[in-house]
Amino acid sequence: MQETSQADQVVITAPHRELLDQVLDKWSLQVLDKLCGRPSRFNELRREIPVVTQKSLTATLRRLERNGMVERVVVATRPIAVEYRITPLGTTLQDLIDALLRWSTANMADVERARARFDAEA
Amino acid sequence: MQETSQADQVVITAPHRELLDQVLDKWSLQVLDKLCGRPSRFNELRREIPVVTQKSLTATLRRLERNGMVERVVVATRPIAVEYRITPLGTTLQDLIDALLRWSTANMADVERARARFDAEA
DNA sequence: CAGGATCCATTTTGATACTG
DNA sequence: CAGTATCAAAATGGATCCTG
Repeated sequence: MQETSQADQVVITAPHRELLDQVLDKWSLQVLDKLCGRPSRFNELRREIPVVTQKSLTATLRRLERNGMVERVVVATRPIAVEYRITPLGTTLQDLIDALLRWSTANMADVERARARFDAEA
Repeated sequence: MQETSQADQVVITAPHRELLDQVLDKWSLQVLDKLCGRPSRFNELRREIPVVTQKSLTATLRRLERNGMVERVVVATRPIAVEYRITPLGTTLQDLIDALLRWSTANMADVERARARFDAEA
């Protein structure tokens, strides 16, 4: 086992920055988090993620689909049903998202103290 | 050793989403990545991060400072010198950022294939 | 149900100029 | 050097209406 916590000259180039931006933004994080649990329908996601508009949710799902993170499955019923599910590529992100949430949970108190201190100065 | 890859009912609440948004956005990721390596001056960061405007860099540094991720050290020379350095709280993010970069590096090829496929349909 | 199209308000960003 | 101030431009977000 080698140490992997040091950045072995990993650099944030434009393509990496762009990908992370498209996958870690406000809505994508929440959509991926939901879909890692189980597949969901469009309006189901809309109800569970407060409070995303249909426009933003559509845009987010399209971008995640384009990047290969989610799959759009159309069921030809009447009316139409569309299921969104995480892809194998998308699941590679799951541990990272969990790690981000754990980090946020573990450090939220410190962050709030820092904010209070900062706001008290001014 | 317990498994930690499953989300033990960790949920993205508004405060967590807000914090992650403020710390993982386009410019913050790059600033933190630089500062994890070594402290830097304002214009140094500006030169190394292509291509951030002075306005966006100022806003990013202020926000990171407010959240306790970076420290702003003013050296009273003439002209003034300001050094930004990562805080202990900020370093807790380092492994996560490294992990994000490694994920991006490892999966970029698959992502590009997915994009090509998506764009080819239309 | 799952969106597409449109219009408008609010944010965010960019470019420039200026300052202690 | 390390910013602040200002104005214009561009991206984003919300609200509403419409459709297969």
